[in-house]
Amino acid sequence: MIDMAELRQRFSERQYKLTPQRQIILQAFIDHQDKHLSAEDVYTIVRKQSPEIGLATVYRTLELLSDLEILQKLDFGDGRSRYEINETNTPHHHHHLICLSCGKVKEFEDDLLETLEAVIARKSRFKIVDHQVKFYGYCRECQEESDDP
Amino acid sequence: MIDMAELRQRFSERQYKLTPQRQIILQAFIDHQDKHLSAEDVYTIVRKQSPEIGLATVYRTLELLSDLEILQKLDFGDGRSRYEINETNTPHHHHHLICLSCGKVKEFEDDLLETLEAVIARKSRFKIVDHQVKFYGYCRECQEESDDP
DNA sequence: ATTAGTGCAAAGTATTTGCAACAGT
DNA sequence: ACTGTTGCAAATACTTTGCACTAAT
Repeated sequence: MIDMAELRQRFSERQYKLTPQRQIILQAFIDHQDKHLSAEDVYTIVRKQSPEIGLATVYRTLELLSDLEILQKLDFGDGRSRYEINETNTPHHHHHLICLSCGKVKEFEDDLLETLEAVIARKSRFKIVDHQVKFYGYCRECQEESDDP
Repeated sequence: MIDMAELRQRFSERQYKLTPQRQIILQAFIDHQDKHLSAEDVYTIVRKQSPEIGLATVYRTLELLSDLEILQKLDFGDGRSRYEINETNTPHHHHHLICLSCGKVKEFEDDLLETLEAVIARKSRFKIVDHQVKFYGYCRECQEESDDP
């Protein structure tokens, strides 16, 4: 899914370099596909291999990777930005289900939003290029817990 | 739409007081129904009538009003939280269309999301209580501008 | 040589908190 | 009196920036 050669290509097209630091940061996302990592999360992971890396570098790399649309920036309202690999190639989108009780974030595959995007584009003349959908509620586990007396 | 008597009721139920400061802050939202005000925005507006008010009070009030579900907290990714009056009573939801070029935020009325919520609830056993949907794209004006040579 | 990239420390911005004073019941 | 509320200042949390140094072409 992530092709380093193709990435290096995408970097050099815009005269960016795929430095060791940037590779290691990317690797962190590859090793944690299902997670939504914050800058601090990435910093912690990455320092295991590269203890001299700076937090500013992490922030700058995350911004760069978002600009290159390799990562997608997310916001779950916990005061920090989170990132995940942007699978633009795959046609199915996923939404995030955020549990108000335990804070966990689950993914939900769906492409009903495509329909909605089309409706909006037609009615509002807005040219939509991306969307972000968050559902807030209670996950199964937390529902079961609150059922107990 | 906003009934002060009903509000005072909702406050006192939980032994909160509808203080002058809180009323003035609420009034700011009533006077700017179509806007998405940040804490700083509210602070600026409110100081015209009440110059001695503190920014911390604004923050605390916004949090309280969100807890009481009188306001809804929004996030447009510009680094600050924004708020709008939460029209829970009205059945139609609206989504936000964020222009990537000029940054303006438009509203779009729709309730197709209800369908999606039902699907998710069934498939994932997640009990959904709220959602937030953002569409990113280019507004009509900015599209027209970029058409020009 | 030139230009991009890095680490560190400092600065910036948004938000929260501790606390003494205050207000309403 | 009691308890919630306020304003101020200080603290915190996340992120960005200035700068000298390094690495890669």
